[in-house]
Amino acid sequence: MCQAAFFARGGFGNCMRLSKEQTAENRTRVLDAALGLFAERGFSGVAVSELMAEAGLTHGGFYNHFESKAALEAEACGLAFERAVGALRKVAARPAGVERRAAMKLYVERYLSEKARDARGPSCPMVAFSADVSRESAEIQKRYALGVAAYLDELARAMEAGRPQAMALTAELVGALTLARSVAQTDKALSKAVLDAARERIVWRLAP
Amino acid sequence: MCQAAFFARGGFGNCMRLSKEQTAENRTRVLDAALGLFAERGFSGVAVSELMAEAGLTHGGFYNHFESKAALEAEACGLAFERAVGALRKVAARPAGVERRAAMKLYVERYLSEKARDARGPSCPMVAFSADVSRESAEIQKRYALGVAAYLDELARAMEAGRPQAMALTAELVGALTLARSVAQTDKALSKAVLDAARERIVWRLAP
DNA sequence: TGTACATCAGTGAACGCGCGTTCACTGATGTAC
DNA sequence: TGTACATCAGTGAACGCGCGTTCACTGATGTAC
Repeated sequence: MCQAAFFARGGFGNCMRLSKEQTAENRTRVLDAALGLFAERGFSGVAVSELMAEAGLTHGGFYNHFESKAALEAEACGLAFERAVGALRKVAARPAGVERRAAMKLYVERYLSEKARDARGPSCPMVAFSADVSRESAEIQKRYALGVAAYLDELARAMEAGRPQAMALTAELVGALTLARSVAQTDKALSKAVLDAARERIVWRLAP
Repeated sequence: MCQAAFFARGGFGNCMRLSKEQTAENRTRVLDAALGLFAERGFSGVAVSELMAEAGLTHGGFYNHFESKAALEAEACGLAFERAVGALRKVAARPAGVERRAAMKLYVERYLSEKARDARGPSCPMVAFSADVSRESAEIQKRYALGVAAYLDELARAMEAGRPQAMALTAELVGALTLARSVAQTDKALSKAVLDAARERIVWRLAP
């Protein structure tokens, strides 16, 4: 934390009025902290002061960067989907010589891995936000719904299939990861079994 | 609300020391309110005072019935799973003459219906609690995990299939309903499309 | 280029609010005689 | 069966805490001359 604070201040101890680059970097740092913490514990489970501390700052300065906590939530939600769609785009635009099925298989195996389940940083925005989003502002709900639509479109492209297929696959992925996470701390074996069962079925269906 | 209060007091206006039956009924009333409200907005989204008001009481009396809000959460979680498993048991023990596939089809169609998505009362405990549960006490997590295991066992029985198949189906159901709910307020068409896509795939697979 | 001053990101105390929980009080019920 | 008293579910004010947000203040940066 001391180290984070050191870098947040540009490595120059207790000074004020940071340079523009330093300010921009601090903003990014807060947004990154938000992505990770929101994914871990949901919007309402993370306090502004905690976010700022994670970024090496104190809570008061938050409102120099964002209008409100809700505004940060909307921005973090949008960014999370951008990253998720970006990952899918790589699957759709696989290098020549890589089979579509092989690329999809890799994506699914990563998505439903124990590593992804236990990762503490940002993860699938649908798994992270689907439960919270219906209690949030219309602004956030709109960003979320647009994100889901973009994700489904890109997944359909990656699958070279229709939107219904993409929706059904997304439901399986999201449901399996959500379930696996929800029991992970209590029943690791059950959690792994859920991941395995979903992965097996999906991968089996991908086979020619 | 006035009416609810009237019944909560046994219909005798402002009197104290209710009969044992009246007390027991009030406890049940609070628990029922909890099931509905928790399913709608999650554990942390419902205040004790709101619960009690829904049951026609004031917040102070809450602790005559439950040790804490967490204790109520645990009990509500257990009860929700009991009901969900009970519904499944009816599918497994279908009357003679009803095909297994027909019974399962009906269950899936109800689970993934717009009506179930929009219902304001209690619904599938996995959809309701999966996101919240990992932030709750170990006690609640344990109840939840036991509930999931019981649900999977009963679903496997209803399907006349193995646990992996039950897990994969549960992931699809939970994922589809969760996704459909999360975009329902913003993009009704997308929400319905997700339900339809998942239902179609599952029902198609059930066909002989 | 050098000087004088306004700017503004960050600090940390403080405010207001809602929530979980406690508590003194009430008075009909249930019990002891 | 009748009487006296303890019990205890419900009430609503109050407490403590955490959280989102505001604010006076700081002082190096960036700008105007």
